[in-house]
Amino acid sequence: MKKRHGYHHGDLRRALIDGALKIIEKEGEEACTLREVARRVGVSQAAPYRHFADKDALIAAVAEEGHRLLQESMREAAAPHTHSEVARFRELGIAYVEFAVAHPAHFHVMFGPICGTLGEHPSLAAEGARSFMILLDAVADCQRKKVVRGDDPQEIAQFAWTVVHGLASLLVDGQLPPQPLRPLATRILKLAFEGMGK
Amino acid sequence: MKKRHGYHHGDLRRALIDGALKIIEKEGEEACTLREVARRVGVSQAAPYRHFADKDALIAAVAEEGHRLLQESMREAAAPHTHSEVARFRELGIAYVEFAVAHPAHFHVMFGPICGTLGEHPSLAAEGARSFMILLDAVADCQRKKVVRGDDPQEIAQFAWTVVHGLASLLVDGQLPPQPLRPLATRILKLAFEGMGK
DNA sequence: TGTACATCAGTGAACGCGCGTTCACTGATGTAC
DNA sequence: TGTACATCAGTGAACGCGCGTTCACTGATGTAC
Repeated sequence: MKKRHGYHHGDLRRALIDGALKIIEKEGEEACTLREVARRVGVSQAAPYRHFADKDALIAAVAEEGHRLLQESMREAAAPHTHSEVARFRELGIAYVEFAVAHPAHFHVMFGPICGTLGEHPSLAAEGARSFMILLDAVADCQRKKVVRGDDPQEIAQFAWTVVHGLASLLVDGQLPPQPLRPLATRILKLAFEGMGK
Repeated sequence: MKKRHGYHHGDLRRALIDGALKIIEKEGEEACTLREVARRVGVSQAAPYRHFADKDALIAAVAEEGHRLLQESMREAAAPHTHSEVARFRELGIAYVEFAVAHPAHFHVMFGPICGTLGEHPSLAAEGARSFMILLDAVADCQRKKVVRGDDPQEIAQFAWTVVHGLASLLVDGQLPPQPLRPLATRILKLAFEGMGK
C-alpha cells in the first residue's frame, strides 16, 4: 500500500471501503453516507466518484469483499482437519460465526435487507453462491462417510446454515448476553449435531 | 375504530404505526421517514408529534407491538397441544418463523440493528424478555418430562432460539429459495430435535 | 336545550441541515521523443 | 537527461431535495351552567 504524498491518495478505493466498514460498525448502516466516508478518509466529497459509480456500488464492493473474506476464513479453519469430516464441518460453522462477530459490518451488508437493493450486481451474487458451496461440499463429504444422516446435502446444509446464521445474527445484533464465543458456538453446534431430544 | 370525519382523524396513532409497517415492509427501514408516514396516512407532517415524542418513539412502539403479537401467536399455537410437551415446543418454534414471515417489518425492527438505538425504552425491553420467557417455559416443561436433554433450560432455549431465529432471518432477508413455509420449518425443527449426526 | 369556553388534535409554513450527484477545474504523474 | 503533453485523480462550489422538528395557528369536540 503506497503512502499518500500530497494530492494523490495512493489507494483511495481501499480506504473508502475501510471507511465505510468502520462507520457501519460503529454507527450503523444508515449513518454510512458517501459524504461521511469521504470526510473520514480525508478527501473531498466528489473523490469517491473516481472509484465507484454511486453509493450502491461502494456497498456492493463491501459485500463482495465480505464473501471473499468469509470463504477464506472457512477454508483456513477447515484445512488442518484433513483426518475428520465432522471436525472440518464443525470448524466451518465456528468460522462462520467468528467471521460475523469479527466483521459485523461485512456480515450486515452481506445478509441484511440492504442486499436486496443490490440485486443488479452479478459478481456479488456469484460470491454468495460460492460461500454456500463450501458448506455444501463439507456436508456431502460427511454424508459419503456416513457420519451425517440423509443423502440430500442441500437439506442438511440448509439446516447447518440456519443454525450458524441464527447464532451469528443474535450475536451481531446484541440479543445474547456477551460471553466467550468459541465455547458458545461449540455447545450450540454440538446440540445441532446430536439433537436436543433425548 | 372510528371513521375520520373531516378535521380529526379518529385513531391517528394506530394509523401511523400501520403506515410505518407498510413502508418498512415494502421499501425498507431507511425509507421509513416520519414525513413519508404522515403523507401515506394523509395527514400533515407535524401531526405525528401529537402522538409520538419523536421518530424513535414511533419505531419503539412498532417493536413493542411486535413483541406482543409474537407472544400472542406463540401462545395460540401452543395452546391446543395440552397433551404433548414436545408438540407444544415445536408449534412455538413454527409460530416464531411464521410470525417473522407474516410480519417482516415488525421482525426487522424487533431484532435488527436499529433496536440497539432504542435502548432507552424500558417497556420495550420488558416485552422482549417476556417473549423469550415463553420459549424458556416450554423447554423447562420438556425437560421435566424427560423428552429433552439437559437440566439447564437456558442452554436448550438458546439453541432453539438460534434455530428458529436463523431460519426466520434467512427467510425474511430472502436468502432461501421461496417455498411453502410449514414443511420447511417442520423439517428444520425435526433436525434440530433429532440432530443431523447419524 | 343552548351557549361560552377550555381543551384537544390537527394545519401549514418555516428552520437548518446533510444528503447524492454533477461540473468545470487543477495539480500530479508518466510517457514519447 | 530534459521537456511537452496526455491522462489520471483529485478539488470545491453548486444543484435540488427530503429530512426531523418547531411554531403560531385553527377547526372540532366536549363539558359546565
